[in-house]
Amino acid sequence: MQWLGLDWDEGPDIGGPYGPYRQSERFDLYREWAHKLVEEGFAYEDHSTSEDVERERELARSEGRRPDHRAVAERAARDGQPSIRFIVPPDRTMTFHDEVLGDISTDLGRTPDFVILRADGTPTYMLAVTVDDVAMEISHIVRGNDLMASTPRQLLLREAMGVKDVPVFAHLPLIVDDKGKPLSKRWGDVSVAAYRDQGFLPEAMLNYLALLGWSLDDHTNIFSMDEAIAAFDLARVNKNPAAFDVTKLEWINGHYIRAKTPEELAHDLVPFCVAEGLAADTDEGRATLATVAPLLTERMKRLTEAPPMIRFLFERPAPDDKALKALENQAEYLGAVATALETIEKWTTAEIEAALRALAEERDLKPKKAFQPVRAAVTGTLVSPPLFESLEILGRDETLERLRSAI
RNA sequence: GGCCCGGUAGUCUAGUUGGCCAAGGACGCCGCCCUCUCAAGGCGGAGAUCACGGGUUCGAAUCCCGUCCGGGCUACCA
Repeated sequence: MQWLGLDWDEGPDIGGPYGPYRQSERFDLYREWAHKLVEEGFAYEDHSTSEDVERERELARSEGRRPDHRAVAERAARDGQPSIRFIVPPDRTMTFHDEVLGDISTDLGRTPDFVILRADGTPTYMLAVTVDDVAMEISHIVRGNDLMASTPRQLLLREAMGVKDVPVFAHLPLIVDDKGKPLSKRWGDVSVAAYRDQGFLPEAMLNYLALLGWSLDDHTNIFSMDEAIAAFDLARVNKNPAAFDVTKLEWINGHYIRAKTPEELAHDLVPFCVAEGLAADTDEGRATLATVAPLLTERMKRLTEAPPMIRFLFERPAPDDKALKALENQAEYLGAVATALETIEKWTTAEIEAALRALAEERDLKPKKAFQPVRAAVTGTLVSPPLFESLEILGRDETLERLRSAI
């Protein structure tokens, strides 16, 4: 979250007026509430074993009724620590308003009594979250749609706790994979850090994520966090799940990469180059990065694409297969190229280009025919940043040496 | 099984009060242009019976009913 530039006003790390913020430090509070609810008749102690509960559930399903956990509890043996189960009144319909889904009604006649405190004294999600929401005076509950079905039970708990006011609820659509299965932090490849390591920019990530389930208007794709905040409205959030599409994320990422200054890009690239073994974290390396950055900016969708493109600036490349092929029978020509470059007055892109084009003209070579062998000799590949600029950055001596060693 | 929610092109979406939608934008895809490669950029194109079937209406993606499909909940998971 910090990488994304998202921050929070209260929390275990920075404190705040409603602490403690770690559930394990609030266990006493949960236990107090659970016992209070028992005393007031909203819940009961349950000594049933999990087998008892399981059996009742099966039976209830086969009979088409809701499980009667209370009846089972009354028959259960009395030894051991009990769990505490909350009583769900069967003859009610719970209705609440959701900012994104609208009005939702649930017939509680189908909702079984549920455990709020486990036999080991720890609270279930249902109790903990409700106690916390009340104690911390939470005004807006915005969460994933997967938690929507738990809302009526939480509302019931609030009532039993004697809380009159109801927070604003908003259930956001889930993000799903390309097969439509919900992404989950429990099964997933999905931690933001993974995207950072894959070469995505935080601003691109934020922009893309905002587009999942929401849109600024009918045509804007690129916007800053500030613009999103200014325009955001829960009522315009979509109800249906959205598939995570890395390809579109890449397009957005490319956009933000292009928007960077060479200095910024060079800075961002350092760790990725170092990870690939390039000596980028030195004064010389950083200077090299700063000079190539302008050539890279419009050729990248992810920062991880940079190292392979600029490796030739840091070390002598071993030509790949295609480069090797392009170098066949080019010895004489490459020699002429070297000679032409040798006599250039100033080693600049413009002069390098002029010299190479003149040579191509003289030999009646199409540009592609003329330049690809040079590219292969110098960069070891057929795909690289623009050639003349690359040669300028590489320097005359190194360029000439590579040309000659390719002969 | 029961309860709840959802369903516009491969994908993200516009569409909230029915007519301006024989459905708009974007990613991706295809083609052309530019061009030293790859990109970026420009231009153009294909791609949606608005899940399906009924109904209401002069008129429905938008309202109603049913069906199908997907997901969530139905846990002493969260």
